[in-house]
Amino acid sequence: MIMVNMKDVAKEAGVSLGTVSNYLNQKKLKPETEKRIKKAIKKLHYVRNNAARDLRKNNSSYVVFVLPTVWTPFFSELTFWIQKDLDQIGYKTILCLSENQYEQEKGFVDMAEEQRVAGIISVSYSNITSHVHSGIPLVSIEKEDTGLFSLISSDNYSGGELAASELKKRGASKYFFVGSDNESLKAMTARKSGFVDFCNRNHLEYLLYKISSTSNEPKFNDQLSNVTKKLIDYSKTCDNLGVFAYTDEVAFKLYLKILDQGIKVPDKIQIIGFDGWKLSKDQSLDLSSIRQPIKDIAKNAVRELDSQIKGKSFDKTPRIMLPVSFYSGKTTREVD
Amino acid sequence: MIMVNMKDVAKEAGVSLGTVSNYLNQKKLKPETEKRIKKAIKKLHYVRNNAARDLRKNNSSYVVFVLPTVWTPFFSELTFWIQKDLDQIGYKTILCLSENQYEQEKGFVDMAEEQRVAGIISVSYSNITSHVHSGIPLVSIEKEDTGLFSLISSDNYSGGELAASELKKRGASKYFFVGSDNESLKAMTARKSGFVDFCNRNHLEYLLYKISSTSNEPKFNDQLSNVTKKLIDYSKTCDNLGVFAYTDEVAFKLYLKILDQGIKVPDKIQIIGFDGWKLSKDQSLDLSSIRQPIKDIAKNAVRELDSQIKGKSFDKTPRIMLPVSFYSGKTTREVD
DNA sequence: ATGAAAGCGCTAACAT
DNA sequence: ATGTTAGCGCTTTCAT
Repeated sequence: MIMVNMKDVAKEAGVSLGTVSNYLNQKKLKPETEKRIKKAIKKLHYVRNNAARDLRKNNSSYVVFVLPTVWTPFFSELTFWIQKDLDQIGYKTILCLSENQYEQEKGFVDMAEEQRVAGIISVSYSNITSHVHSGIPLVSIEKEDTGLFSLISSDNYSGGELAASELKKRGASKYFFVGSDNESLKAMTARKSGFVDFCNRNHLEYLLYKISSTSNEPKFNDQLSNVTKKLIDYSKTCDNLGVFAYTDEVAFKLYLKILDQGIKVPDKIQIIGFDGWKLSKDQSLDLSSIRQPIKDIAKNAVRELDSQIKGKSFDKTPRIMLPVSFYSGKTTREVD
Repeated sequence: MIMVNMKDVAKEAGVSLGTVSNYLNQKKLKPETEKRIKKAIKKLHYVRNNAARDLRKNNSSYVVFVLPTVWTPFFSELTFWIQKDLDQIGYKTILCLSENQYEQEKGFVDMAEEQRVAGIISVSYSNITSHVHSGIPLVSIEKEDTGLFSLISSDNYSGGELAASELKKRGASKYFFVGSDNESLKAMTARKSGFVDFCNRNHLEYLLYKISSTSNEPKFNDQLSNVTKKLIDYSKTCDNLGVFAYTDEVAFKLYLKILDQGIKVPDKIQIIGFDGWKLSKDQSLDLSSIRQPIKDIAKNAVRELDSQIKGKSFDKTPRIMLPVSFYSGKTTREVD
């Protein structure tokens, strides 16, 4: 497959190489020559080689986006917006799925450096980012705060408070937190803390149910069945339980299990999840949930990266924390 | 940000540029020089510029992946596997989300040509692919068959048959198809035809319920409520209805609506969807469904593209149709 | 085994 | 307004 280049076009149009370049870069030239070049380009089906162009100009319009997976409602929405926002300002998205493997993440970062990409956006729970030596602009999303890079996250702590508060508004008589005991994820711990602190401040009775991480399915499933059983027991003696699950995944599974036992939701038990999962752009799960501002997270990450690339970022390592909101679905009651 | 290049390394190591190149390309050289180069690289933090390398070698390791969105269980799973499979054999995935906009798709294809990418994988319902002149290798997934490019799809017709057959196995007494009346999507029509043909062949009584496309949410929702009402009416006079929804999205919504009305699933009504949606790698929706072999679709698309790139594809425009399978979730009964 | 030099397709500075 | 040329960072042929 032989590729036609600027030289071919120049020859065909009977002008010099530089003139063709000027034409392609919107420089003013004599209408006559312009016409000839245009014709030559069409005749030869010339397409400019951007790889060569970028090399010469020493820039790149690629951005590497590293995240654990895209196969989850949260990550697929995030990826959707990141791609949209990057595309809007002329960047191409290189999708890199790490499955939380350090070696993979490292591989992607190395690749980013070899390709001389314009920047990196990363959602990582290891601190792979410290592996970047080359000074490539980097923005981190919802990661542990190392203080070394820009960081965009949502306000998990307030989300926990908000969940408790919304349950209180709806007259919950007893409060339950269901979440993992994995202390390594600060974001998850913050959700719990917010919930617990609100309960304490307002003298609300609460219980904490620990479950293991969702990836270990059989164990997770057993524990969830257990929690369901306990909740149903409680629901016999006291009406209107308020449950806060630390992710929508847990909330959703819990919801189905409770329904399965013939218990009415939200009549007997109200459930609030965390994330605001939507199956697609216009299809929500109808679960009541603390919604993360995913669209805003993406917008901020991209804007921040772009300023770094353009070198117009005043603060090199800003921390941006975005507010969450309550989505009222059908697993909570109407508020009076 | 000044970048160190091979010349710098050569100078530092006291060897020539070409020798450094040889070293980086695993050519054999004197252990002594090798050591010096290694040291220089480490000292200067040299990272090879792959963009330049690709230019010189006139190749590229980028693959453009064009699809409507990633924000849907089906597409997010597909994207997951495509990225994995491409990565495995050394390609980088450029993610391009078109939202079914022709202009967007065209833009991405133009970009692909300008960047001189190695190939394109596309899920498109327009025939944008005819826009590719440059001879870039292209593989199409689940698209209308133009006969011009490689095509990977799953066997929608057999899926329709399979749905009816599984309902029959489970003793359904009356059969219902719920799906869009959009005739432009061949894949969707095939699902219906398979279902209908099986019913006819086996003298099963069936009804077709048409609903509008899911993106028009209010209308879609009304129509679905309507269907639900009719189904529930039927369920009063006859037990064990068998419903085949042409996508999991519809099946799922229907399921929740029916549950909401206090009707037991699968006791009174059995539901089978299409797609085999999973919320994440290890989290299914537990909906009975005709599962598309998404992982295989990805594997085949990538393998096919790779052979085209490497020029070892015998058949330039193969059609590969992959078999679907039945996933038994909790919206159908146990089979006796 | 290593060095010197040409050239991938382009841009940009300089010359005309 | 257009042509000429150097060079982005690399690979590769051809000498040595």
